[in-house]
Amino acid sequence: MLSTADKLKEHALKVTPQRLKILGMLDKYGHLNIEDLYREMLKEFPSISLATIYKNINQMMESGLIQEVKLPAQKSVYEVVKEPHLHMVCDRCHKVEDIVLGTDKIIEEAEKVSGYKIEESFITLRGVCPECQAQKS
Amino acid sequence: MLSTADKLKEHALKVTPQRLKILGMLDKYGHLNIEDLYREMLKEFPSISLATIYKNINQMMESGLIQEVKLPAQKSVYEVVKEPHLHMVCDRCHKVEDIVLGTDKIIEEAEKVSGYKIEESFITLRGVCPECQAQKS
DNA sequence: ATCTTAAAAGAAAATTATTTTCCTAAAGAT
DNA sequence: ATCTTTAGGAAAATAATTTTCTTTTAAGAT
Repeated sequence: MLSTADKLKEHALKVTPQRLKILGMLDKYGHLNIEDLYREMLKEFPSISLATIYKNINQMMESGLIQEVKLPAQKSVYEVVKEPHLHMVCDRCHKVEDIVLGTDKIIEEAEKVSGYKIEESFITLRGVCPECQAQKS
Repeated sequence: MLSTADKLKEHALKVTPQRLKILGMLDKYGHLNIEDLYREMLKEFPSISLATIYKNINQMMESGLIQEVKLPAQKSVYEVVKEPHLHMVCDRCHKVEDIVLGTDKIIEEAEKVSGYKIEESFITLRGVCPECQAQKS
C-alpha cells in the first residue's frame, strides 16, 4: 500500500503540503466538492488560493489519481481512484457512499442491446439511506 | 399522445414559439447542451437571448417536462422526460443514445448491500458505438 | 548543506457559465 | 378588444473556472 506522498511521486507530481492535504481529506471524507475542499483547506492554509484547489484537482484528475463524480441535483464531488464502484446518494442527508457490486450482467446486456463496446460504467442510485429511513418522517 | 403545445399547457407554461422550438429540437435530436440549443435557436430567432434558453430550460426542468443528463467528460445535455432508460456515450463520436433495459436486478442488489431504499437510478455507459467500431483506426 | 531549475503556490485578472433585473411584448383569459 | 400575467430580450450581476504573472518551494545535482 503506497503512501499518499508516493502516489504523488508515481504520477510525477511534486509532493506539496497542499496536495497531501487534499488527498488526505479525500481519503478521510470520501467525497468532497470544490467548496468543501476550499473551506477545509483554509483552516490549515489560511492563504491558499481557490486557483490552487482547481489546479491541483485538475492535475490529479489528469494523472488519474482522483476522479470527478457528477451527481444529480448537486455539485460534482471528487474522490480518490480505487476499484470500480457505484454511488449511492441519500435524498435526505445528501451523503454520498460507494458500494461495490458486480455490473457484468447489465454491461453485457447493454452491449448486446446497443452494439456498443463498453469501456466504463457510471452508476449513481438516489434514495434514502438506512439512517434517514430510521428517522420518523 | 399529447402535442408539444399540450404538454406545455399541462404544466401551466405558456405556449411560445421559443418553447415549442426547444422541445421540438430535443424531440428531434434527443440530447442537446445549452450551447447547441442556443446556436440552433439563433437560426430561427436571431435575437433570442441566452437567458431565455436558461430560463426555459430551468422552468421545463422544474415542471418535469425535461431533465438534465450529466455526462462524463462533457457538458450536461437535456432531454425530454420519457420512460426510464440508460445512456450510452461514444468515446469516438461523442454521441449520446438512450437504451431501455431492465435495472431491477442491480437495484435490488444495491438495496440489499447498502440498506438504501432506492428511488431512481442514473446509469451512463461509456464506450465505442457500432458505427465507430466499424471504422478503421 | 548549498545551488539550480522546474514546478507549484498565491494574487489578481480574465474568461466562461449562469442568474437576475428591468422593461417591453405576447399569450391566454374575459 | 381589453386586461392580466407571464415570457422574451438586453444588460447587468453573480458564480464558477481558468489563466497569467510573480514569488516561493520541492527535489535533484553539486
